[in-house]
Amino acid sequence: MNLSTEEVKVYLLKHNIKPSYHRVAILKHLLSEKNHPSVDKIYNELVKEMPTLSKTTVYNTLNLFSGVSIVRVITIEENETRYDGDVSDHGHFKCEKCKTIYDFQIKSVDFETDDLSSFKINEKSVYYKGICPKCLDNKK
Amino acid sequence: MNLSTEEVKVYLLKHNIKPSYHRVAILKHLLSEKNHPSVDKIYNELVKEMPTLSKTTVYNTLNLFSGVSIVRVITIEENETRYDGDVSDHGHFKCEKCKTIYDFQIKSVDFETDDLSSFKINEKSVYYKGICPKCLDNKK
DNA sequence: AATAAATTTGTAATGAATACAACATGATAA
DNA sequence: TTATCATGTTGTATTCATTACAAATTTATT
Repeated sequence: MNLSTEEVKVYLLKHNIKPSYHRVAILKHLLSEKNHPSVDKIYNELVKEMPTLSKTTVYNTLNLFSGVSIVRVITIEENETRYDGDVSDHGHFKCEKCKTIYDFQIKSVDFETDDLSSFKINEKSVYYKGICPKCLDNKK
Repeated sequence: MNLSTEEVKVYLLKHNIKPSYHRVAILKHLLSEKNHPSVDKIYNELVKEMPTLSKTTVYNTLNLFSGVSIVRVITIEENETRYDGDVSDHGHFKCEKCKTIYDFQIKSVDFETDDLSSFKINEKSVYYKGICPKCLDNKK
């Protein structure tokens, strides 16, 4: 998804977040980026254009965003958190070889039996791990 | 599941792991424990009975076990890894209030559409977050 | 018993994430 | 405009889970 700066601002305001320069830049980046970046990756990309950017700001901003569910926190990687600007229902597949995280569509969102009938469900995550086709080919 | 020491030994040998005293103790603990403990929790429980136990040993052993899939790694908690001796297919629900992790049955294991038809899938995880019934009651 | 191999231990190092105080920016009122 | 206050940003220090690694211990083998 590629929104204009103006659209991103409106989107943030809709969630009661002041659209500061940095916040707009970080959200725009996440919406255009498909590779589920880590804080480090986001920082290293954006610091090129915004030399004064601090890594703490990236952390603060992502926590702010995930708090109002406009970004998705992915904990499929055991050592560092990844982020996804696509908050629609979908699963994540992590290749254990090349570490790439792929999106995949899921048939239905209602996995659970009635074990959770009296639970309030706020968030659902589906994580797969294995080997992606590229790495399967390279093995041969 | 509550296996005898002898049964646990056989179970480990079946996976080509030498059943040392510590390994048997850690696996027995995980099989009897239903609360998806962290390394810290396992260590603090077992060090009571085995004063010479080192936390590094717990880490080493759990990595060994997860490598041969006799324990399940749960990364639903963002700061620390949890472990589950129950490797059957089931989902995990984490209460955002009391941090308890509940098990729940899932209807079917085949969530994915054919997006992943050429992927080799080794592991599937389903994580839910929300509020558990106990904490919902306490709010009132 | 002697030697080799595997296991365990404890400390040091790594690195992601947070705490926090100083600083900068933006909004509001006189 | 200028002063005042609130909000956002920065950078450094700290925390803490996890790993690296070498020494010490235990177990297996000749």
